[in-house]
Amino acid sequence: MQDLNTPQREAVKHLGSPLLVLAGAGSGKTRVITRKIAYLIEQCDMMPRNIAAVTFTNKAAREMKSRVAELMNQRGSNSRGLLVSTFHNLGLTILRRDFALLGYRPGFSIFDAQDSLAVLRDIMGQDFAADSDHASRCQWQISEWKNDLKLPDQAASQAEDADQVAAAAVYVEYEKALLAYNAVDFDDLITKPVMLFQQHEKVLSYWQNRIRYLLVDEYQDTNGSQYALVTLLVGKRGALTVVGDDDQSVYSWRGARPENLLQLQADYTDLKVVKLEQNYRSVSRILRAANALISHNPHIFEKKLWSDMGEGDPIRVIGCRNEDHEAEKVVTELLFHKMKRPTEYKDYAILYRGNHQSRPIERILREMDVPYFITGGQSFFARSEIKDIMAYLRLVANQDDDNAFLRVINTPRRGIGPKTLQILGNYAGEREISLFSACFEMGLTTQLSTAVKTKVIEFSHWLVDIADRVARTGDLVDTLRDMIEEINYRGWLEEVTGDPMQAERRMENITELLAWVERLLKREEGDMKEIGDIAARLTLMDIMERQAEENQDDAVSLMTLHAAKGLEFPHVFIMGMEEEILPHKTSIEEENVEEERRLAYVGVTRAQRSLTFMMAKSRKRYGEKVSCEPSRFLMEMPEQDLAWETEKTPVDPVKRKERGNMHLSKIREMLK
DNA sequence: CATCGTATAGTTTTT
DNA sequence: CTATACGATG
Repeated sequence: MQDLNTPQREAVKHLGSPLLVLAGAGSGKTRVITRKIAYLIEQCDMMPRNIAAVTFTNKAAREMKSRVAELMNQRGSNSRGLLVSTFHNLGLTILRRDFALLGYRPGFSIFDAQDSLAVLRDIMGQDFAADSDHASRCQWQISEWKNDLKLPDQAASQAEDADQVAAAAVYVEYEKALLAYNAVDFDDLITKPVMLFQQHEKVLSYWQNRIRYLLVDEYQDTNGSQYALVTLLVGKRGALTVVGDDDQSVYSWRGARPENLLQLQADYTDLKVVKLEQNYRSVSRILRAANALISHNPHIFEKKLWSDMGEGDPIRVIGCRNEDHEAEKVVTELLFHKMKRPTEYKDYAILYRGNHQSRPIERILREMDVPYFITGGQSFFARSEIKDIMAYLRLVANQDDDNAFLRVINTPRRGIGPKTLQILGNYAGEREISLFSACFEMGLTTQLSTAVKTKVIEFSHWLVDIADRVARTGDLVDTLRDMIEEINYRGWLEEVTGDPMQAERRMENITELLAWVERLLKREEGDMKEIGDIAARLTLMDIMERQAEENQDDAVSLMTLHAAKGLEFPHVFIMGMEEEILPHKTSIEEENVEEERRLAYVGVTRAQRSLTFMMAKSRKRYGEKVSCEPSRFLMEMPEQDLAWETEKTPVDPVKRKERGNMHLSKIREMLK
């Protein structure tokens, strides 16, 4: 306890009632959560298995788990059985125990956004104008309804316009389809457990008994259904600590409700509020700028960050001609800075509002041989080879998973094309059976040639055999390996990519996937043996991110401001500090500049020692040049803390180019 | 079935 | 401008 400050200690020790910890950026919120867990176990004699800590990201969960384990190990106690997971993983755990009560069958699949969009397109194909945008709007709408715990009939009766009426009709069909496929989507991982709790007293009391203390991280990001899950789990006991910062709420467009912080006060009249205002991350100047910036937003809970980490250098504002110049400049500034100081690449982050802004920066970084790593690209599970093998895994676990079936059936090529699938689909549709089941009955149809029938039937029997082998040998990984061999997946990859090297890389990803299957099988929770559980857990994991992190030991970080939340870097550059970019155009139009301000605040508070804003005078927007104005946020920070470095006189473009190149080659030389 | 060409639409996206 | 998705064509 000695290394905690007074409010931190208060937060750790408070137990009598629900606790809200308003933790400013860099104020040690993770430390409070980990200490509190240790405190509960060591001082209050709670069993680790009766404590749950919930986060939003896998990364946060991983970090928390390891920090608790480390802390406890130091003192010779241990945290075995402690439940640290994401909301979605917790939902899956709850669902896995009692899925049957909701009508699901063993081995149910989890549909990712792509899967569910495919289902929606399928549904809408017949009754609605098949415009692809419409399907994703509908997906978004349904997701919003689920976040609000609205069932299809409620959505229909409360629909506000024609679009919503139409979407509600799709919602009905969508839910039917998911049940038929024995699948849940990501949102269901929260909403279905809530329904379980509401409908089945016994399930609720089981979990209330199991989880006797609940801690929630990044509380400002909870949405309606997550809030319901939390309050149901906590019940009347009120054994709850939530940690959050309303100033860092940047996901309202995704259903996050910062008002949940307030709601808590209404729901628990004995709510205790502790503010953490001492910042251990940034120098004073950066905090002063951050405080000034965020003070332009209205506040329910006032807080003011301070630190004793020194004053720090002025915050620079560097004006550039356009986005290419901006990219060039940020890289040269970074390299100059690195030469002047004993820093490493990993001490730097370049942050931006939209993913597309990374492009020119990446170009320059590659040109200059600067190691960088970029988050927010395609994830491991978005990779086609992983999706393929996952689809096989899902289909083995859940034969009703038509999405998996469709992905797998002609990958690699088995000569079963759209025509055959349509006939198969019609057959299955009429009888309300899965595509996979329909395969077995194909012998009866006259619509298909014997050759095609044979292929379809062969495939289905082969897959049944795979499932049998898994059951018989009990060795999932081995069987999968054989299966991948049997379908000559490597050959298929070589054929598709036309590049043996790339095929090899992709095969390595599959090897990695299998290694993860193995690891999951070995985990001590003995109930993880079922293939469906493995597939479900894998769907929620983020292997690639982890790999990227592990592989890059020294690299500049590139990411969106959203992705930067929760991280810190000694030196931060924020790109595109312009009207219509940092307060984003659509946000200005929708009069939601406050969230943009929080986003800027998140960016500013990532910086420990130095902060540099970049901006461009003009920018290509959809091929058209438009001129840009400095962001209003720059004016909202103390003038004396900002050092503007803008080019007053326009430079001749040819000269500028020459000089730019000179810059680059000079630096390149110096680096050698 | 694959490839090419044209149309279209373009914030953020923890799971 | 450029990524993507879908449709026509070979």
